[in-house]
Amino acid sequence: MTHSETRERPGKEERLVTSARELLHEQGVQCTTLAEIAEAADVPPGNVYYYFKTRDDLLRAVIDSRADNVRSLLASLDRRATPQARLKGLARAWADSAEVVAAHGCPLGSLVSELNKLDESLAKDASGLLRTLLDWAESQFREMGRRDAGDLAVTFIAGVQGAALLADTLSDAKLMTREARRLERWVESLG
Amino acid sequence: MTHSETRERPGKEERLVTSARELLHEQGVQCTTLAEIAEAADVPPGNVYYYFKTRDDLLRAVIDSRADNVRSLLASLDRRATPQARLKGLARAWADSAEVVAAHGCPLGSLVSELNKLDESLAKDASGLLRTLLDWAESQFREMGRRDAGDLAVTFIAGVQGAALLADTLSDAKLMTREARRLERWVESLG
DNA sequence: GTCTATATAGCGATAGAC
DNA sequence: GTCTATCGCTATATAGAC
Repeated sequence: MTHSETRERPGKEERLVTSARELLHEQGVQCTTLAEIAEAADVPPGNVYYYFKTRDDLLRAVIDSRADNVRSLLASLDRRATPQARLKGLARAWADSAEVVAAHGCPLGSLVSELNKLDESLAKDASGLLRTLLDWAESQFREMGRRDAGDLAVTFIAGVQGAALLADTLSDAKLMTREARRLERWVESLG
Repeated sequence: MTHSETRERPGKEERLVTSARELLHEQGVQCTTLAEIAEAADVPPGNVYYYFKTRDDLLRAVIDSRADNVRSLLASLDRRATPQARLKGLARAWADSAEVVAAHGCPLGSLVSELNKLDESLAKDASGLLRTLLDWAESQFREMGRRDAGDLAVTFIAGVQGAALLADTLSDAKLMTREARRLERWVESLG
């Protein structure tokens, strides 16, 4: 970090990651060029390589940034009193972002899905995003005294991700909110 | 069709669509080049354009081919006696292809997901694949006397698609079979 | 009708000027 | 440390030979 960054707008590296995050979500990984990312970040095109050695390095930085978001979301949910309340809060997070999900897909699911085909190494990194969610959900179900906590976590996250795919495909935000609400009721019914 | 196609292997156009189907599923839409498709179909590279005016035209042919598969699968399930048996048969179809799904994703879901980002026009065409499944499932739930047939159809197809994404991401075929079996029991419990 | 050679364009990446 | 000019590659698509 240089001396001036504390008072001005974020540094170029941070701006590149932020722009890349948004564009990858809106346009997909393969459709987004370094030139577009650089322009959105207001950084000269060829200059990207000063901050990231390769395009994949920038993609990895985006994955890390998403991972930070997931961790901080889960950390905020951990403050809730009961595992049911925590799980319902997670479902609510998707309901709250239904419009974005219907427009561009789940930021996590669509990224992972695309990388699964694109690059084995990046896919492995990105799989951690879903794994973190699954592990956290499993912990909550276990705290509820469920022996089948792992299966319940899969059902929960799969329900959210499948609904996100359908909402995106049909451009139907309400589909996402309805399914998220149903999952909240389902969690309640297990209590 | 020429005079010789009846006795020999499928014509070049058909071979191109078949090869494209497989490669698009295994490698994704964007990672698969026309040259690869042509080579797999044993057709000279530049010659693809004699059969398909553009790359998108070939992609559309693949979508149509997938749509035919979906329709014939649903037609075969329609022969079963009860809507429960039909829905369970649909879930079983994914359980039976769990290995392929864990290796390359759901052939329908991953295609639709990728096209959602890639091209609006193709995405619209491909969305029909999921729409057909949803409409058919809704009919079955309605025949079971459920007022919320549309919501149940969403839950059902979302569950399958979400599980396919997780199975692909974690390379875990058993995850797909477990979740498909759970959906079968769920359908049974609604009867 | 069938196929080859090539045009065109856009991307990631690099070398080196400032 | 910052940026520009450009290289090399690959993909779609076309023009035209056979």
